[in-house]
Amino acid sequence: MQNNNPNNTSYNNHCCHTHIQGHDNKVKSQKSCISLVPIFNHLENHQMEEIIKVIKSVSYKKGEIIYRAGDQSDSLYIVSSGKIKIYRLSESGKEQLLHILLPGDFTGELALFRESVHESFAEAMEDTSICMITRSDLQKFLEKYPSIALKILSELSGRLDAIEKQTTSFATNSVEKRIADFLVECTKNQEMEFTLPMSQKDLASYLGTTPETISRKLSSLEDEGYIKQLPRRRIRILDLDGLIQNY
Amino acid sequence: MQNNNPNNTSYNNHCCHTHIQGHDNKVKSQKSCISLVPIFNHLENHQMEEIIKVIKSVSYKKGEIIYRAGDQSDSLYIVSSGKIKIYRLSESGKEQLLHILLPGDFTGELALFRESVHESFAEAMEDTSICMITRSDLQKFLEKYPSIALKILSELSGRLDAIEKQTTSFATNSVEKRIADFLVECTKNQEMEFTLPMSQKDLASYLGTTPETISRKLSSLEDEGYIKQLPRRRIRILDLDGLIQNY
DNA sequence: CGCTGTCTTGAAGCGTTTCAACACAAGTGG
DNA sequence: CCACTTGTGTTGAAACGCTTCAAGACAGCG
Repeated sequence: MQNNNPNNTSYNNHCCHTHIQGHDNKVKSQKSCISLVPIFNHLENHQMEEIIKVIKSVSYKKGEIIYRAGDQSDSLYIVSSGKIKIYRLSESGKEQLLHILLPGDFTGELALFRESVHESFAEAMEDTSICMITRSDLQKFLEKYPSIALKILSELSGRLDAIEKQTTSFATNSVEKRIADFLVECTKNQEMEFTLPMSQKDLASYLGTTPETISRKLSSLEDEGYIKQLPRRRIRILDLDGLIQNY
Repeated sequence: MQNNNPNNTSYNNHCCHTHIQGHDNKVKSQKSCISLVPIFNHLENHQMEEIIKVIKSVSYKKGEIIYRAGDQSDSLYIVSSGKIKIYRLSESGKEQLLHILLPGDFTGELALFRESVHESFAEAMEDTSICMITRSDLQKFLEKYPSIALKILSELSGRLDAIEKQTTSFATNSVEKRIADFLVECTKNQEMEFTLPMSQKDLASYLGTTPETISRKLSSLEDEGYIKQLPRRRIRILDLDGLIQNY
């Protein structure tokens, strides 16, 4: 229960992360995968070993689909290295980006704990390797080590909070405000200068607008002196307080 | 794990429920409160008894606030009878209705499993009684009966799914489509004629629009022959397939 | 180097909001 | 029980924010 440390089991902030995973990607063992995720890394070494025995490691190339809405599933997926985008399609066929998973994040919980089919799509944004643990294996460990269940509960409540916040933002804020919020969010773990974590096209999909509007709003924020756009998707925040207050 | 029955641990559909809770509200014991909720009602009788010993029952009058954003919390709240609305305020002060809890639903999980303060508001929409179980008591039971954790995991994943769907709807659909979807959803458990589960003002807040727009769109749906508006917030669906297909 | 996808910019159009005024219903107190 | 008050729903007209379409500039990748 406890655990009020937001870093502990939280989703990585999708925004503007430093690419921790380095050139030693291929060196990474399955062990690192388990020790990486907050839901398992509090366990004793021998307990982790036990889990490592049953996990399966799979690699995906950039652009490959890991699962689709409607796919049967019985595994939890943990990102070991790389970057995965999770999105939904509305009935009209429009894509909406829900989140970007970074190393240590997991997905597949819906299929695990409720339905047996996915409701969303998962696609590798770059070459990515993931660890999989099957439903029945996970269930064994949940019963054996109830602390894992508590970690997952904490993680899911956190996601619930995050997405409720996002829904409220969609329902009550202008596109301009949502973009400003996103930029402010990007400065949370980082410096005042950072690389946008995704293309403007994806950002548009994430914020529920169009690439044209993203481009225009970024330009107008630049005109007003709040930010400076640099090459290679880099952005420098010039007036953070102004950004926060005026939008 | 198992449990693919969507009815089992799902949020009550907010929409258009029959008021099951009758004139015998006051007769309801704390026992009914526990046996009512999917997260506990699979337990043996003697296990439920154990839980009943530690729960606290509280009543609220219509309009009373059960908790506010920022409030400290260490309890899980289970609705025993009545109706509670959960909403958030955006920074700009706009209210967004997130869901309506009916008997058997619970809330407070965020404060329980993660932060210690609420991010949303809970307000009694009518005279309501709830059962509370404290964090430390709940934790004991989670360890003693891991199946409870699995039920809660299932419930939370289901909510995650529902709210992701809602977010996608905000991001990709017109207001008209969202209203049409809502009406279609209302017919899921009910007849083709039902009472709107909330005022148009609240519905507007729930769907991220204004009361004026709700009123106009309902009128235009009526003009086009899809629905008929009746007194006392009742609606009759005349052409369900049309509603589904044309929006 | 050239191709393909991403970003930019303009102009027109549309859906939704906003404000205001009024009708109507529900709840309260004399 | 009616009059009064308060809140909810309706309707119109104007304004606004965002999308759409189209065309061109630019960057990244094979």
